[in-house]
Amino acid sequence: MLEEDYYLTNFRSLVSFVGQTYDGLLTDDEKRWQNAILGASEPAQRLYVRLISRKASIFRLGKLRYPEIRSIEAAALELTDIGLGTTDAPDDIDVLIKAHTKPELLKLLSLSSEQKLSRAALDELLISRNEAGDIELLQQNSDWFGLMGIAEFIVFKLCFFGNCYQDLSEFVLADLGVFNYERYRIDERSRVFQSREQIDDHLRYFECVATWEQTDQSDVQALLALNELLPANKQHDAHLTRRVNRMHNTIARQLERLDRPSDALRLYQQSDKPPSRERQVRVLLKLERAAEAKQLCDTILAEPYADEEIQFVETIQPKLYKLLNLPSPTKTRFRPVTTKLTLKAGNDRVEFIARDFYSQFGECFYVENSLINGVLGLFIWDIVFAPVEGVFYNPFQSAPADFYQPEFVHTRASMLEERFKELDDPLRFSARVWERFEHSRGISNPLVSWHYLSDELLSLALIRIPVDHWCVLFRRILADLRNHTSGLPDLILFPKDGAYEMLEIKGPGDVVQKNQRRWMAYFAEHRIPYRVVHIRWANQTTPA
DNA sequence: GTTGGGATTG
DNA sequence: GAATGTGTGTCTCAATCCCAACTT
DNA sequence: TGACACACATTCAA
Ligand SMILES: [Mn+2]
Repeated sequence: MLEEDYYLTNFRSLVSFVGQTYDGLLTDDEKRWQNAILGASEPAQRLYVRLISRKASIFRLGKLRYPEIRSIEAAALELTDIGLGTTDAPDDIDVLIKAHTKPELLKLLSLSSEQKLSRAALDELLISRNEAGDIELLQQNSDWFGLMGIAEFIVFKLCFFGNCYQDLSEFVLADLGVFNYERYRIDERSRVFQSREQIDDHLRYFECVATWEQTDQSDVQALLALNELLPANKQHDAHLTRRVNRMHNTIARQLERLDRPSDALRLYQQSDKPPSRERQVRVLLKLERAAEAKQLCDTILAEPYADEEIQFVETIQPKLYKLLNLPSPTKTRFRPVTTKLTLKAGNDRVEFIARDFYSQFGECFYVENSLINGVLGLFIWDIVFAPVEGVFYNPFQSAPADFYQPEFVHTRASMLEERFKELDDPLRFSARVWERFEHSRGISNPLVSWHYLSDELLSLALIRIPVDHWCVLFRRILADLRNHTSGLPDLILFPKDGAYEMLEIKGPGDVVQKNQRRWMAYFAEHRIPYRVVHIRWANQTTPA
């Protein structure tokens, strides 16, 4: 159970923290906003926090029900006085419509023949007929309250969380014990943002996301214009760079679909996030600029940003060399070990049916990425949450800020090196994993999905998988945390007579994915037992 | 009435 | 049968309320 | 609120 004023306490704590920590980076508007809301009476603050946590921003006062606020009208008036709201009725027909229910609209606007229209069709009709009378009737039907200062609060949230998807509910869920975050040390001086420019670039990016969602996906000029709006100076901020580059790639991909290869190529060149260079090669081939495509492929091989890029070059090379009339380098394509299996169809998904089948040979678990990632997470838990400077800003992080950056491993290299020595001793390794499993159960960790880890699974895995296998598996994951934490096989089987085997189940029509293939090549290289199992359904008429 | 998808709440 | 592109469901925190749409 | 894995359609070359 929470305190009665939990939401007010959380809001004040977030705002005060940001006000202190970011004193030099806030605009005058933002400081005014902070002073206004923190200086307001308690009922006014309550109403403001209640409403700013909701999805809408304009409300009909009569529909609000907050028993703990004695007079909602008085609170609304106070907020209006201090510039945090308005009691003016909205002019936007769309807002007016959405604030009413369908029966209300039919009654207020005296519509009867429209009753059989769907809600969406009714909205459409009212917007398109654009009658001043409609607007007036809806405006006069209620007392209104429009929230102001939303943009300022967004900045405060952004500074506190470092992102746009966490909000005040984090406080509640953490207090309720729904979310469990590790109690890492937060460096009081460390801030998400170092400069105002950095904050503004982030805000600009989020505006671009909003614009993107409203942009006509066939409007070439609009897409190009949007691309120009994206922040350009982003070297200082790896998270923003990733997001912006992803957006460059997305827009460029859309330009490809609109048959604008040259434009797409230019946009891809602004990004180095895969699959930017892959797309560039494909576009160059489409433009019949094979020589340049070859050059880019060579660049990729000389300095790949991810395994995915190497794999792409290997698949495209035959076509490329043929176009250029070069002697094709003979590549033997990796073939994963594959078997076929016929099973009786059931209602469950194919992975579960296969798991149940293999259970006759021993213990079989549906684990996908969670087992290997999870054991690594348990093994290096304290290193992940080690107090490295500037990576923990607030109590609601499941990972340090640099977790998916290549520097993560470098920054903690000596700790990891030391920890990996424990893999020389299976008992030492196993003890550390078990200890963390018991000690930190339920706490958020970027590598650990607690839901999939059981005592039975863990004990079999730690007994059956030898330490040198764990070691090579871990090393590949750590080589690229963003890309190598996925693609592991569906099932793991621990046969009755010992050892283990990873099984990738493929239903009819499913094929091995690229990242799965890369893991399998690595398995083969390191003699780690795995198999692809293609399932066919036993002979029976399949319903149409 | 019932159902199902949201938004809201703690 | 590859290779490629694109669409979909699944995680969801859980209980409750509101609203739209469907069933008798 | 994405990231993943899978499903399904289309195209192309052997
Ligand atoms: Mn599978």
